[in-house]
Amino acid sequence: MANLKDLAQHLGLSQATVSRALNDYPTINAETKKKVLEAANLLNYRPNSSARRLATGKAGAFGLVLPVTDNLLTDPHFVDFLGGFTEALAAEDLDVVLTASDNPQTYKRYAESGKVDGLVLSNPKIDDIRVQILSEMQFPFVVHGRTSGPAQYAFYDIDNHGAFLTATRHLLDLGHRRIALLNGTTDAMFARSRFEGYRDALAAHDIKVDSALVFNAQMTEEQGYTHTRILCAHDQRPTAILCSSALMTLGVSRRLREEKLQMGRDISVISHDDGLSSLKTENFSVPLSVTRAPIREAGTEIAGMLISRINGTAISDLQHVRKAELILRASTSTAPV
Amino acid sequence: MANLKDLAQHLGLSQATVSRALNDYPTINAETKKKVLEAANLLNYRPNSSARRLATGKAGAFGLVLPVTDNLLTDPHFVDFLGGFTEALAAEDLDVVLTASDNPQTYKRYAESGKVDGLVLSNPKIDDIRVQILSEMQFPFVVHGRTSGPAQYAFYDIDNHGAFLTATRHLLDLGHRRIALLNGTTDAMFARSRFEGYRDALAAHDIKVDSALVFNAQMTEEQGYTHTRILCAHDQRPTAILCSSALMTLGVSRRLREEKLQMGRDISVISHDDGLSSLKTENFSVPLSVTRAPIREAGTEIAGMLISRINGTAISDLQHVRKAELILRASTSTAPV
DNA sequence: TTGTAAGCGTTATCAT
DNA sequence: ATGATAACGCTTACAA
Repeated sequence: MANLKDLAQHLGLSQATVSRALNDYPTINAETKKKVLEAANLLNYRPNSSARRLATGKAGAFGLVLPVTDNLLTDPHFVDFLGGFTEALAAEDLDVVLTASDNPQTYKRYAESGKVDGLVLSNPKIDDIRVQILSEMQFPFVVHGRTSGPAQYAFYDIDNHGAFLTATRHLLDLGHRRIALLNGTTDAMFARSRFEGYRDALAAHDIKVDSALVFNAQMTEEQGYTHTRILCAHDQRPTAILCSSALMTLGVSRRLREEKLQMGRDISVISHDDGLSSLKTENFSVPLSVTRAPIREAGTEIAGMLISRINGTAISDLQHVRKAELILRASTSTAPV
Repeated sequence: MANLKDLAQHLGLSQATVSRALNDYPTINAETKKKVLEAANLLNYRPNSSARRLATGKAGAFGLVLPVTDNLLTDPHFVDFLGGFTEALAAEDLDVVLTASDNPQTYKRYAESGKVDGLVLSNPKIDDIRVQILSEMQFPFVVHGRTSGPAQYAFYDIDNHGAFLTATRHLLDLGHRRIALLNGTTDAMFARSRFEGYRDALAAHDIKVDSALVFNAQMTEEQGYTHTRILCAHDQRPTAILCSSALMTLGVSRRLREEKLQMGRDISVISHDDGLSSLKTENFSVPLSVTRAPIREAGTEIAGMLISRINGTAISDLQHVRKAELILRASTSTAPV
């Protein structure tokens, strides 16, 4: 395979000129440029990316660390995010580098290795040490989500609080008073925000949170099933369920069927909908009422934000909160009297 | 951040010695090595991977091109594969580089860029030009699946033919004669193999394939639903359905419920089960009978194969076919009389 | 066992 | 507009 040197020799030009021609430098002769491009094509020249990286100090790639323990590697939400992210970067000729690890220090090593120009931080915990580590290093990163407290970092998040506030309020307006919440694990910031939205809506109606109606768990089908079974075994079962993920709602739905409870008639359900292409909430047996914010969009947006960040955009200009829409379908109705 | 030079100066040693100490060369003094390691730790030294790559000619990463058109980016099968793959490589300190593209030529450019030491080829078509391109380049790659004809390349595949032969045979043994097949798209090799297994089992009972009972489609919930509706609208609806994916079977299940047909009583269903952690076939309302082969395992195996390949293992020693197991649960029973 | 020095294939600086 | 030449940070003969 031809390298720069070969190409330069073949053309009778210096490597510098060839390099310039290839990289669209302004001061290059149009004629020369044309010849170089032709020769490059002819000799099947491909720039060696390691050499280029070494010379420029840029990696041309962004990184993603997959926290193994979080089951991110098996989470359908993740693949949708990754799709948006990778596609957006491919358009700019940037790669995505994946690494699996549980260790927060991996982020540090990773950032320092020069393998990537920036990182995405997925699944932020309420108080996430990774944010601190990367901030101190001054390494470019964008958080998908937020941690608690004021954010001194770039992030893209959805309005979890607002989404669940609105959803809960809607159920209250329909007359529901015993509303259950099936949420993500307690360490996840998004789960806390959603809980607070839920709590605040109830508080406005002078209803206290009943801890027997709130569950935190992995958002799997199984967990949805299990907790719905528990909920239905209550003396006074809830008349409505809020659920943090469509996958989990699949399990809710399965259990309700077994309980002979019809969604949208006997019991109302609002699910959060990440817009997963493999699991559409409008296709549930009873089409779901949802709070919707496509996670794929987050991937696309964060790709752009990361690029902006390394190009010098200030952190304060890279803090996006996306509203979720409440979409009402057949799974909600007025509370039974 | 400290580099080799700094470290060497700090220690009063040559860069060469430091490099050797860091890379476990045999000829290094134990004492020296210890000092180097300590200093490296103290100065927070991280080798620059671009430089190392340039010097060694190895990328320390394997690549995966995501064919956008195939919806691989939204396919839950993919995330499970990726999980196994990335985790296995992380254990060897290797990265995964992702790129999105539809163009077969991307593979060539990618391979030649030096960004990766090897590639995984996902979703092989019946006659896949990518296999040819990479073979001609003599670039290390492993196919997840197979193409038609004799395989001159490294691959890991499951025994699709055998799985569907066995499944179909089992349904025939239960007395079923009108058996439908909901399969992947016709361009996918795995879909052809499964079809042939199905066809061969039927042939052994002198049954010809009824084209009205065979569908090829994207393996989504929606498609499962739609085609089951069509199947049930037949004058003589099938008494059994074979389905190529659990996700699709979700749609089958939804439609059967609407048709008031109970799985395992009114109609038998066998699904293929890729062992997706987010969608367990034992958790369906009616636990599914399946042909099972975890796709995550493929990720793990292929990671190992790729490593072997670049270490010189012959292609002929890197051609693995994994049997799928037939697991019988509640969704199958004898044909109604 | 360690040091010297020549690459690896680019880009970037400084001349011309 | 182009050419020399020095980085970039590491590995690896070859010497010592």
